Amino acid sequence: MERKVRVRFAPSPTGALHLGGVRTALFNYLFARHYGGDFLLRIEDTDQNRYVPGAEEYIIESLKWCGLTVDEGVGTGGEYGPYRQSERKEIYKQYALQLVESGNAYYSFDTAEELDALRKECEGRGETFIYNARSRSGLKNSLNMTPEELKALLDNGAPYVIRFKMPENEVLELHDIIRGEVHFNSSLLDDKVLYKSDGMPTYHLANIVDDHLMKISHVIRGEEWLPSLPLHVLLYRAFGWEDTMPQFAHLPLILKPVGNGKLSKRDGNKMGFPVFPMEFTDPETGEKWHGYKEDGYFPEAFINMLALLGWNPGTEQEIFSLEELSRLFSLEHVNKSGARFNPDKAKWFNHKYLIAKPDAELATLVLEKLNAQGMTFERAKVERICSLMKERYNFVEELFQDCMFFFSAPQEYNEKDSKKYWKEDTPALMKELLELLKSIDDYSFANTEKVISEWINGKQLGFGKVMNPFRVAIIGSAKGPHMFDVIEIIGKEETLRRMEKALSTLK
RNA sequence: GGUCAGUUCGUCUAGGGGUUAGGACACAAGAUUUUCAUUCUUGUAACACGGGUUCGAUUCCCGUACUGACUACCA
Repeated sequence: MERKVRVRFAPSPTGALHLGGVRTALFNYLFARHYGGDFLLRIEDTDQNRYVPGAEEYIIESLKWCGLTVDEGVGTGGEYGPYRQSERKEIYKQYALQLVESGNAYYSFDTAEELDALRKECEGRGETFIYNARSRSGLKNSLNMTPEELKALLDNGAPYVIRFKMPENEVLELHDIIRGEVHFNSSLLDDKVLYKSDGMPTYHLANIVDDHLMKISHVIRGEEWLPSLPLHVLLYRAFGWEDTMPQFAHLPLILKPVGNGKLSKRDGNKMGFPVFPMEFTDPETGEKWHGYKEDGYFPEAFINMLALLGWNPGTEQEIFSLEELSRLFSLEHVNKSGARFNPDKAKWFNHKYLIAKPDAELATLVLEKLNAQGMTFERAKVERICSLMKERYNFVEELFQDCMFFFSAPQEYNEKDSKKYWKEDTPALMKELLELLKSIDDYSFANTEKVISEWINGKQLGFGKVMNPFRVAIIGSAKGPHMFDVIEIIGKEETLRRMEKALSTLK
């Protein structure tokens, strides 16, 4: 009997959502869409110390920008709410107590300092301290107390945590969709804290309780969670929820472009590429981080790039819409190994999407930028410029900057280019060309090409001899599209004006 | 240190007991071009190592090395 697919993205609001987080969200989203299931957003804000104001809004905005529509959860609502763990506090307490009653958990009164000291001591002897069957009999917990002692402590309001009672020497054979069978021995695991002394659950408890209550069918999360898989499975067992336990899939990590380790938010500002979908300012430090959005990436390109980081369609196709990805996505094609992030390829994806954009759409973006500078230009011509120029660029901003010469006459002439192409005999030649240009009325590409070509051929000159200085005069440098295109777009009046200016400026 | 994962061109990856080990990014060269780009063509470049199993292993098994994650009253 197949269950309805329900997956969740469950970030903790401790800052901006980084690349890895967005990819986890994306894979969950694609999985849900592929099977016609639900994609939930749950906010795991059980750590009050690490809570960053604005982070939750940032997460919601980012998912929205990426086009990952949330079906249920924070910001959307749904029948399994609330979806913010801090608002579910009471629920967790009840379940923690249930585990104590069933003998799967116990009260522990050891302070963090005492345990730290114990850890240090063991380390000194070259051993590892584990709070489990081997050591718990010597520690301050309810397993070593009479019911009266426990009650007294609790009544006095002594701070306590609730720990999971890890079974001894049990080999767990667990299944991960991506990795296959994974084995663990429970004796090496410790009695994890489930319920903290501040009255909040830890991730482990809240996660299992919520996934169960929210009827999650598949848990798709980062590889860093693989070590806690046995604990989680044991929790399902302790609660008696094994029958409806979700299936697990642990995603490979995203690694730094160079050097060792997983990608961190530090890498972005250091190496000049964003690690966050959108700009983020740390409210505490005021530190500002670049975002893909503000850096000029299209969300479709960003998502496409992310999808291929750790997943492949099994074919050689590389460009996919979100719909195609949803159709094609499967966990079977997710890699096991970590993927080094490649900023160059991210740009290439944007380039592909830029080229594929309709000229009308690009023109709108260019016009916006132009208007922002208090300038304007004929829309049809901007569209023409876009179609002429877009193949050269990765970003709209680059295109815009490079096309400024269409919108306004050059303020200066590139020194290298004018030196190279503006020779002694050039002014005379350009004056002649100017006269010719004055005599032409039809500035269409076809016509200017015909008239000017005839003139050049008649003079027995190479095209470059004329076109290069002409280009420098009109554009200010030796780059750009065909000159016949340029003068058609800027028109006769502007062409003549720029020629005259060049003739009077350039020596 | 311990536990658990992972390892195919520089990078992302396809593949999988017999292949000229395929593609993409990057890089290089050539062609086209009025410039700069684009485009096109071509090229350089990989199965971590050692043992098995097998007629045959990059592919399966075992070790080693390396890399990573985890090892908190953080998620």
